[in-house]
Amino acid sequence: MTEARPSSIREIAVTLGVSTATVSNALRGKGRVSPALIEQIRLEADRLGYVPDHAARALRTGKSNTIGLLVPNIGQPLFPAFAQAIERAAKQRGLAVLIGDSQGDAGQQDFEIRNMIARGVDALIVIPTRGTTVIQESISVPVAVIDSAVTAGNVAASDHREGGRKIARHLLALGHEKLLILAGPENSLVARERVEGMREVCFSANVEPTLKHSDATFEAGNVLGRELGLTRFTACAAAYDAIAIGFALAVRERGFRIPEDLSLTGFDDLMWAQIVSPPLTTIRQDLEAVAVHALSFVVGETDTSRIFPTDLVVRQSTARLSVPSRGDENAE
Amino acid sequence: MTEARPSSIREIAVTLGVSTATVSNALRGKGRVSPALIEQIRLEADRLGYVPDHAARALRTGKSNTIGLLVPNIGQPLFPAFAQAIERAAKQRGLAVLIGDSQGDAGQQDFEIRNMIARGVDALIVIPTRGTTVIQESISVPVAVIDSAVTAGNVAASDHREGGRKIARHLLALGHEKLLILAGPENSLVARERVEGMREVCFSANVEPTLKHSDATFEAGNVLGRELGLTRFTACAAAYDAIAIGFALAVRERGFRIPEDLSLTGFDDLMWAQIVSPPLTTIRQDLEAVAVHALSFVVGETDTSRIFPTDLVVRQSTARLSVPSRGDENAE
DNA sequence: CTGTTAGCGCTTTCAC
DNA sequence: GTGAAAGCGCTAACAG
Repeated sequence: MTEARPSSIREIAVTLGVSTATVSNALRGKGRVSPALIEQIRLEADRLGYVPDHAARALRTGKSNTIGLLVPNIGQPLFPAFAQAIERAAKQRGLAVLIGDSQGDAGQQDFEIRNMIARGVDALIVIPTRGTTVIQESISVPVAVIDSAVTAGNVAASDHREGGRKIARHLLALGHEKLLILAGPENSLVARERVEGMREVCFSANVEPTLKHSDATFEAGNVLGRELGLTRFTACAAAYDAIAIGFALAVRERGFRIPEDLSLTGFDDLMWAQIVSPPLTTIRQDLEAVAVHALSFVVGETDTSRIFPTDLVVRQSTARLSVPSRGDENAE
Repeated sequence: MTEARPSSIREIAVTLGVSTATVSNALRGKGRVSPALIEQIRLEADRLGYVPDHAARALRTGKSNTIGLLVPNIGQPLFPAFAQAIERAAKQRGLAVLIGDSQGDAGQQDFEIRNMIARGVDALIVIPTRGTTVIQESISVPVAVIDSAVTAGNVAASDHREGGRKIARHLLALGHEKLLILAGPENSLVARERVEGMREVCFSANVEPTLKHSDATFEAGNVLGRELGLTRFTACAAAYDAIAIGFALAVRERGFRIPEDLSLTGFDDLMWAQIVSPPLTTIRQDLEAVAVHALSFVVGETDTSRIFPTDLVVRQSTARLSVPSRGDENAE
């Protein structure tokens, strides 16, 4: 209601009797303008509540100071955390984030990429939907892919494989040799890396784990927990926290105790992992670091891709393999 | 590798020997251009891989076809679901979404609003951070506030109060009269509405519930579940699923059974509510409807604010009050 | 039906 | 140090 139309650089120029070029230069400390004039222009600018017109600047300079972020599904845990980290990093550089959700669909993903470019984003950060590839050669702006070390064109990722190794070593060190791996989706490179890491370690310890694939969801874990024969295993390693948590609930429902009867691990350290019962031993990614690096890459500060270490977070869902014994008053 | 610099409307005009105006008109079905020419221009446009320059169009028309979405904290459940719904609705209208996270901070929120406007968004949808107000008069673009019916300037919201009533009626109908309300943050209007709805119904049934305030988080619920004296209550209604879920885990750890010893309800129907054990009786909001209405409002299709009904989702966390073993028969 | 013309608000040579 | 002028690519009058 208050604003008529926003004031322009010209308005300032006219009221001060200078040229628009000078105003532009003064306001951005660019050209050689006398300190006194700069001050005067600054004052007048505030007085008028001047705000630079973004579209005009973008048209003239060819930069929009906006980046596109494409996630597979913002409704799924972890992606919001990623989005937040990226948004924070972007804000710090004065960049805004245009968000797109490919909704798990390769076609949507392509469409969004094109759309964002048409909208003039300066760069793109994409977390690819499972089983898709981002063909960077066909994209006219810098792209950072965040996925797994083996993904074509990956620029920033956690070391999922080493994370898998850490999990397996942890379980082995606790004496477990009858391992069930809830391996997640077969076509996910991230899941595959995690599982490969686990298996590597198992193999060199002469342990042969059993694999079960499923979606990377709570529900899928729950189904698995209800249906799987469990007596052959003493430990279970899930490729995703969501699977582990769904699994844990179902399994406890059946009367198995975690970790007494079955040790359980997740992967990602979702918010829920630490609060679920028992708190979940899992792998934590450094999302912030990944986000910052991806951004550094697309703004051209670096041209290397990086793989970031992960942390094993030991909580109460894993325990040393115990000789079968009695003794607990835990009614369930 | 392929793109040199994107081709412009002029390039098409020149190669075809027509004017840029005609090309512009043809491409957008705007003016009166002969079908034959339109076809020809279309073809040439594809051939050149023409993509309209967004900044130029925005500068010229004053519309960016972009809306800003401001959420309190995208890391918290429910907001991603909202964001997804809004993004979907926006995409359908050819609008892109610039996302901002106020990180629970009023200052950030103001900053983001200003920033988005400076970036030329056509409209703003804001889910205000707790305890803040959005002074719409000071904003030069249409704003839709999504919060609660009592929020100043609210445009679209779920009927939180009626949701609260539904919960209370459900619990009362099951015979519960010793009620604990986990009321959430004191300064949240949404929480307050939910709780008020519950209390209204209780009062008219001459039931006086006990209130406990806390953050709207899993952790806060967990703490409450560990610390509260519970024997005086037969049912507990939380103002948020997150609180309820955290509470449930802690309380079961103490040996209380849900729903046998204590009925429990949540609010929001997060993904986790249906998978947690036992699945949570809760209230589901129609996020899609809220999102669509907010968007309709900011694009000027409607000028009314709307409050949307919610659904009671009955699952296994609530049960009829079992006949007390100790003497307590206040027959009503 | 189609072309001409005039900018949107800004940055950027290039003169002075 | 400062100003004049030339557009960035597009759309919107208004002519023809």
